[in-house]
Amino acid sequence: MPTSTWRNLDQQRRERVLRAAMAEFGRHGYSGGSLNVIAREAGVAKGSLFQYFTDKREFFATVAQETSLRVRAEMAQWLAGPEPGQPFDDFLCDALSGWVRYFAKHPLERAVTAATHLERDPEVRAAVREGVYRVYLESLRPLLERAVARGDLRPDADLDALLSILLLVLPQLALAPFEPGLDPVFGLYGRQPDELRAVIRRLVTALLAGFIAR
Amino acid sequence: MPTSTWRNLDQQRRERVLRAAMAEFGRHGYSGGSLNVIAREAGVAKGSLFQYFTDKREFFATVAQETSLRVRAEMAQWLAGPEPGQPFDDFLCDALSGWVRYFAKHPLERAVTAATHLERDPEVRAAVREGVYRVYLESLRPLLERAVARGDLRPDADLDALLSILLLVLPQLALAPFEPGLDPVFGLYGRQPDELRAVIRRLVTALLAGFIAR
DNA sequence: GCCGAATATGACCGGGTGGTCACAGCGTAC
DNA sequence: GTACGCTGTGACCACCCGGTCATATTCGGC
Repeated sequence: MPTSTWRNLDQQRRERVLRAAMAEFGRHGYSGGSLNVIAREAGVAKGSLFQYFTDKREFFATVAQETSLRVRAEMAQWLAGPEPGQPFDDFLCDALSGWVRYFAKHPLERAVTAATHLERDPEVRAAVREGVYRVYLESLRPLLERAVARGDLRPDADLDALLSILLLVLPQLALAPFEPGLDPVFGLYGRQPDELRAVIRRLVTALLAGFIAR
Repeated sequence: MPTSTWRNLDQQRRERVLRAAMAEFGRHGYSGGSLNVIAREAGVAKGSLFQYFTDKREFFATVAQETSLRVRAEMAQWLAGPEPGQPFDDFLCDALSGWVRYFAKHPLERAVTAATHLERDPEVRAAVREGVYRVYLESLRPLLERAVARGDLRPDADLDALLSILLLVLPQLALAPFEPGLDPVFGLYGRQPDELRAVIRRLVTALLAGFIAR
């Protein structure tokens, strides 16, 4: 969707623009993000942005997609499923802890994730989330299906219900420890890693209670 | 927090301002909502808004809290808990179905709920959600505690974990059937009431599996 | 060295923003 | 009847927005 000028752009320049855009859209979301600020931070004229993308929305969509690709690449290690002999709930705790740790270490990707999940404009949100959800579901559903086949989860488990709740919990865990006002029950904001792990264990226990094979 | 002028305001005028604000903030969220538009729609001078509230943020916070109070008032019938002899999962299905039906009938309250839950600015979000969450938690936690006392839920149930997930599911059910791009698993957007009920049943079954007393 | 195409630039445009303030209108007390 | 205090008003302020475009700069082929 971006112009050929963007695709052929000098690597360093493209990375500067991308990082500035992730930071600005991450801070203020799509509609609140300022192209003036992005151009200034990237050390680039505003007019250049309109030679790379036809308009602001395409620019944001590109930034969001690029970000989701980076996240998926980094989480690939967990998508294989539990190691042989590892209980499924232990595995899920590990994976979610890794998930939280990733976003702790990558504030830029976390901010863009927040912007993606907190977008108000229905069209923008639908367009941007579509790609993100496809990436998650393509990985998560097979993971759960393999768990059923292996006997880790009950054969009659309602995987859609579990997936549905997981898709709510994942962004919550990615954001709540680092942004205020998201979790009034556990108060995840600003918690230490070991405290987060304890909460994750409680959530996983509650979540999987009806799914783990006995 | 609003000024005494607002509290003493003529009933009709206050309601006009409130409805216009709910519609505008509902459409475009806090930062995107225009005070000019609200004033015009309410048939009121913009200057008047600043005699009722000190600034835009206080205005939005008041609108959000007032909305949550109306929602809770409407849901009061469910907050008493299950009727004698009614299984707890049946009760929760009924309550959530009522919840969805309420937002189907009240697009203004639904839009404000969306704006509240999709706000990007951390300070605004924290301030606004604080009031909203307090309203919900004040009702939900006692409801679950009574369920434990009555023997509907297991005595060792992790109520915080359940509450935490419930606070994710509630806005999801309030919004996903009516706004696109929120539910990629069940595809709730645009579904009929009976289909929604079936999904709710599946979610409740999965959610309560580890909590219902046997 | 030179030319044409591609790219970079930033002043500029129309329009919208939250917030202010000098003034108008009105009801009431005396 | 008039002075006063509260409320309503909208033109106005400084500022910022996404997007444009004439011009400057760069670069590859010859």
